[in-house]
Amino acid sequence: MRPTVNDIAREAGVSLATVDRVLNARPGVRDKTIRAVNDAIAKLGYVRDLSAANLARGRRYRMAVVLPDTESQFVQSLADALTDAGSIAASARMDLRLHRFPAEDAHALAALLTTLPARGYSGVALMAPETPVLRDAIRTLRANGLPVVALVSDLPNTRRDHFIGTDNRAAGRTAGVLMGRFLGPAPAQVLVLGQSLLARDMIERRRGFDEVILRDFPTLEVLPSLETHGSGQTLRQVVAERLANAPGVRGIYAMGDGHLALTQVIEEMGLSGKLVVICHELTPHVRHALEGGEVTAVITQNLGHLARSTLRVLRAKADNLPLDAGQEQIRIEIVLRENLPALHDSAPLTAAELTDTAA
Amino acid sequence: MRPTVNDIAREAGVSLATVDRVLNARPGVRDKTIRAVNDAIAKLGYVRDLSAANLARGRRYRMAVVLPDTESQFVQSLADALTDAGSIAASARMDLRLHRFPAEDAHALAALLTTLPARGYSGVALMAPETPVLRDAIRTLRANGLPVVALVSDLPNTRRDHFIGTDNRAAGRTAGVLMGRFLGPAPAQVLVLGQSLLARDMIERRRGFDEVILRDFPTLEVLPSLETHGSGQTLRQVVAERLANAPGVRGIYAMGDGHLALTQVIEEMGLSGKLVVICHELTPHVRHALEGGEVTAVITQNLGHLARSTLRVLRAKADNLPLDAGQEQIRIEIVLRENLPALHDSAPLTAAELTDTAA
DNA sequence: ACAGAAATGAGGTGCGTACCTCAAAAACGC
DNA sequence: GCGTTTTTGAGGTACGCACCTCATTTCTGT
Repeated sequence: MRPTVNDIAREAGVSLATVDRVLNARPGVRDKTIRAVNDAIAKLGYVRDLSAANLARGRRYRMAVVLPDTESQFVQSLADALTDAGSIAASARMDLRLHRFPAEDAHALAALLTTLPARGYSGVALMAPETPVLRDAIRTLRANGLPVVALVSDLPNTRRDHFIGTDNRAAGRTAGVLMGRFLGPAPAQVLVLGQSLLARDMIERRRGFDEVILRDFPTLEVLPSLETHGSGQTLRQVVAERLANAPGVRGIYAMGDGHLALTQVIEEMGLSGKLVVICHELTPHVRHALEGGEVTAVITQNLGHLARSTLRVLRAKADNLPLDAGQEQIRIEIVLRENLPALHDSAPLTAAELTDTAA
Repeated sequence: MRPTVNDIAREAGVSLATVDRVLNARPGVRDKTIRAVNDAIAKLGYVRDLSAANLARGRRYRMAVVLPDTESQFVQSLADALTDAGSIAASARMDLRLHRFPAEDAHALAALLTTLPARGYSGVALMAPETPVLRDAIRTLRANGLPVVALVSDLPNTRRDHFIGTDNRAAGRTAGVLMGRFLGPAPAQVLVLGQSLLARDMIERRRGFDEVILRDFPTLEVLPSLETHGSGQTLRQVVAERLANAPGVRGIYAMGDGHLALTQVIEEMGLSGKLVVICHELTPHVRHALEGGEVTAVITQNLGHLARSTLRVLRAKADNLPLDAGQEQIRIEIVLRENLPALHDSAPLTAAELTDTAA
């Protein structure tokens, strides 16, 4: 049998109450006694039973996840992944609530955030562009004791507790190497597309991309970034025009997500497989484009991991516990047609199917 | 407050005992009553509290992980990852025990396996080559009610319950595309190395690799596989000789893991960065070789995920619960110098730092 | 309608921990 | 050595569920 608190008490020659005081860092215990208890813990190899601890604590964690109301497949997939993870976490005393805010309206976002503390939340995960209003709102949240976690795009100048997402500069560098190596030594031009060239993640990706191309692939010429503002219409026009007028273009780097229009143009112009096309985020239609040859490689992050990590981090922060940095790191994944992960329909889970293995 | 079993009983108009019978699939309840209870569960949105359930059940899971006693960094890293995951899972009522067997001795392995049921285990994860003796041993284990999970290398002709690892054929294909695209259209030769050409994973990787090269990169000539038997000595000799005699060799595909000798030869011959070198498994020295340029790309699997997945699967099988296929899928990861994940020292966790978030 | 079988109810115990109260003992300052 | 403060002990309750027993009710078939 595993040792319990009672065994510790006996071994240390103290009462259960004292063991409890030590275990839960309550005041009023002499250092000497604390040491005796810790020695007993070490000697017996005691490990707190979390099932019992959580049960006794009776605490519930209500967490808010705040996403822009963008209709992109990426945000939608992210929302789905979070909902999935949340439904599983429900059996571990967590309630995850999704909130959306108007994508371009920083004030609406701030207004939303300020209502959260009063609504009983104990943590917030947030995907949003950094603005002064947002910085203030985050400061207020943290002053209220709510941990704030940045999602996908970092908010480094706020005092957020943690960032969950990939290193976008490294992601850009990765795109750069792939582009360079796939195109080979012959001179060529590369088109770069981005939704908004002001967003932090776009800027970082572009910087990483350029860094590598300049250093390692001098025969490539990277054309100035084209801004699409998320509009498929604009994207189609711009890309069609450039491809028609610049015969030297052999590669396209799409820095953002949501490339339906892009792959359509490529296919319509009969260029599938003839260009090196690299983009981000493995959404359903990017997946399809990868299979069809319109897209060559995708730089992506595993949204399932990201969602689960979000929950773990929020919870750890709420409990003021340290994190396992290795597990919470979101990797930059490279997906080609050949290593496309099989698609599993994420069947809704029933209560009976849930497990709470800590792993 | 979340609904509890008592709420279900009240809502369904039955007693607690009946709710319990339904929830735990005990016999002696009419279909009509079962339906009434399930309706109440659905209506109230009841979710079983696993902390409480596990506590009440008081069940412990003792799992065996059986690995070859190979001294390769890969197996060592795998063992470490499993130990880590196991120490966390300890607070969720799981004991993970590692066992090693002499790598080439199928009978010793079988002998080890047969002792497990008597030793109170409720599941086995196993990394081993498939042999007739092993097939029998696995059959016996399963007849004893122990779920058996194949690790890293599949055992498809045994009746194992599950396989945890990557699709090696797809991994080989991935290596193939990278090799082909990185080398470009000019004619070239590719050297292929493998520890043992009989191991299933090696065969599958080779098949996938050839498949892609033949189909998509006709200008490449893949030389016959060279067997190294895991000996650094042999590897050095063979590679040095081939590279000296075959000036057309511009790529090397190392199908196995443990490439210290390989990277040394490459460096010694002044070929760092001049060859396209692709290998498997991101072990510490492969990492180093990637940074140094001796290795171009690594096809790998995330051992942390693999270890955690192993625990979840073993536990689910022991409880006869279904799996979340999406979460348990081990992805084929491509690692270049540019997306090399940062190294986090996996600090040993103390009891206080553990959480049991289901996610 | 009746015996026998099947289904259900009532109630209790225990899992390991958190958290509380009140009393008793020990350490402390002067 | 006194009073005061600090530390410790003893004991209880609660968390939500699993699992058990025994009595009682409700269905079967005939």
